[in-house]
Amino acid sequence: MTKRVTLKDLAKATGFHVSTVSRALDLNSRSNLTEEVVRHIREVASEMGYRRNRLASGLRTNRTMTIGVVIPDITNALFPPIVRGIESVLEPEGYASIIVNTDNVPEREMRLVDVLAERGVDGILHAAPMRDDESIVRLREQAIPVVTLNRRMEAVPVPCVVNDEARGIRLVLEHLYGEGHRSIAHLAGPQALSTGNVRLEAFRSVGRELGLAEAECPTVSTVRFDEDEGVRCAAELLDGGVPFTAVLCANDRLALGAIRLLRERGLTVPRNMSVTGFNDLQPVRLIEPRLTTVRVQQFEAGEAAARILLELLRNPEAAVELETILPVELVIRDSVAPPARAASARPAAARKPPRVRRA
Amino acid sequence: MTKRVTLKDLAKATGFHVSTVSRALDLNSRSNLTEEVVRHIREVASEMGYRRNRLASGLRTNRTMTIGVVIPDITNALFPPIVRGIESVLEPEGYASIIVNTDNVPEREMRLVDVLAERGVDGILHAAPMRDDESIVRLREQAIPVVTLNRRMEAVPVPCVVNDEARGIRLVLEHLYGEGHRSIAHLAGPQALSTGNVRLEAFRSVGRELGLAEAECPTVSTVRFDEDEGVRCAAELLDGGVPFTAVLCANDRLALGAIRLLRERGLTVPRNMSVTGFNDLQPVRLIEPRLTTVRVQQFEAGEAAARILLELLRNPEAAVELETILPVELVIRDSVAPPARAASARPAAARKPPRVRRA
DNA sequence: GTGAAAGCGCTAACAT
DNA sequence: ATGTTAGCGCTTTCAC
Repeated sequence: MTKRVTLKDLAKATGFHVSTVSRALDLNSRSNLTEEVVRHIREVASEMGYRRNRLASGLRTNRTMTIGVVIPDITNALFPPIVRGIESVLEPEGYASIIVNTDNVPEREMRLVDVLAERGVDGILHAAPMRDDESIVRLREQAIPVVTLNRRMEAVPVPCVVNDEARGIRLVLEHLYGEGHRSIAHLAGPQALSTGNVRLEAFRSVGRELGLAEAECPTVSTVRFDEDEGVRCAAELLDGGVPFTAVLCANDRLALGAIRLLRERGLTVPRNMSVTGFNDLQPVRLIEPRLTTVRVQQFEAGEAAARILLELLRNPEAAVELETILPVELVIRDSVAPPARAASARPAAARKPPRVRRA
Repeated sequence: MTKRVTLKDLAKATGFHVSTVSRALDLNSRSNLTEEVVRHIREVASEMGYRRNRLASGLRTNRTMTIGVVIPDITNALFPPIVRGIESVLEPEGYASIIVNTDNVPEREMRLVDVLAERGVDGILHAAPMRDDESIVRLREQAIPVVTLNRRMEAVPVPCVVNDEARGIRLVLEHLYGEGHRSIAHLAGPQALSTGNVRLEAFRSVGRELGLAEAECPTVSTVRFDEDEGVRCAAELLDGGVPFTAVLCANDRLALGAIRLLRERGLTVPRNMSVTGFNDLQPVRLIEPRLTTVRVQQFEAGEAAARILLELLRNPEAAVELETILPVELVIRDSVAPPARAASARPAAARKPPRVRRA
């Protein structure tokens, strides 16, 4: 129940002026104080249990040593490692983070970004931007540095740290092709998100390059990146009338949903249908059939983005990397096998143009 | 790049005094201002994009509308739902949360609690207390309200929200007993944590109640609640010389580790050995063999603790529930089967006293 | 019903 | 090398 110790208290206790005390406690301020005095003041401070009031100092200096972390949903296994990666570089520098979950709802995001701005965060690490994100534009108007990670914005040049999505899709699509698949469906992610969009584009362009017939590679875009959407849209693909032997899913959770639906329909993965994911989420690694997927660097993405933000914090004009692309890696496990019957052997009559939905 | 709008700016723009503007913007202050004036000021405020500076107001009022959330590790699937539960009650009330990860390292926890205190959090939700936690004692000295959840402290009366651990252990042990097991090992959690400790105590007392011979129910305490420790200590149990037909694990992650080790040793779950968990972590539900475990309420624990803290924030003298015990539920799945051969049929010569390790 | 003024705890420009 | 002073943006007591 002790009242909090302030600089004034330390001043009284040591006989020095508050400003002297302030200087003595300031690590980097190379204000010329006697070693002697500094030591003494620090000693008393720690004895009395002094802890700097960051509100007051922040009010004065305009730096709160607090940053905002915007994510879609901490419950999604993709994000906790990212958060720890961020923390691993920011915490040693004295920063704390306020984490908010947007659930990918723009109005919510807008409100939460205000919550952060009100609290004077020095910068924001944004892992939940929409391709076209109003709130980030507003942030820049307020001169709050932002770095996006995991996803990127378009048009506005905000530094971002992303995975090499295109290469990931290429690796997995080439792998499927190599196993003999020629009719491959794509369970695409939300098109309002760069991850969903870029992966779909890559699927199309790599498909063309491999000479896959677009009419034999149906795609459906989901509304969310989750299991339920995986179930729903996998059903849509199966019912679409275009036969295929493999489903390339835009992420692991969609793949999990797809596998669940396939099982319900009596199909076995990979015997009757090959399925691939994206992200290589840690908990998914333990599930059968072990998913062939693309590993992305979660912790490292957090680290990289935090480092860039740190640079920007030190110098807002710093010429930071505008686009950091993290390498990805194909992880081959058990959810892909050669097609039972080559799709091209099917009667042409069964073919219809693919149904494409945009979110 | 616009400078931030302050009350002073609004005062200038509306022709009123800052204090009037402040009052007009204060929701609950029923200071008698003309409806007219209030409306006008609010209008201008929103037009000019005013956002209250919480540093300044916090400095004045000693309330930051920010709370600290202390967890062991956000990467552990137990905690994200708890965090969302907390958020679900605090966010509508205008609170933001600073989340810190202690990794169950006391020095780290101590430092992080300081990080929170420096930033003037109004209260702390602590999901990572040690049974004997210094940092929480310090917090109380500073008159910062604390509610623990998931785990509890001993001795000091800090309000806590916990699961009905004892009942969970009872349910699962009775279930094993009912399936015919008489020689049951316990892979106990860290004894420095209430969860580890209470579950072990319950295991012993329910075991006695059921008439299980202690010499036939070996226990080992792990150092952490994770898979690697599950592997390590399951090996220790198997090599301990006391035969058993089931392993009751103190949580799901230990159970996962135990299952992995059993598999390595050529044992099949549940044919050769039954295994149970605790928590019913969402990602574990998808893993084979589907784990028989105890479901705890994660989101609800977060909610409950946040509500109690809220009460304390409104009135530090409020007579809040000191101990909220959330009900648990046995979830029977596929990791338990009757023992292949009754343990009691084994030669008594093979029996040695159990090896018990305390963390 | 509105204005004036003080001050939360700190830092930094300016004195000495 | 240390002290003085002003003020960050806000709330709140007191005055009118």
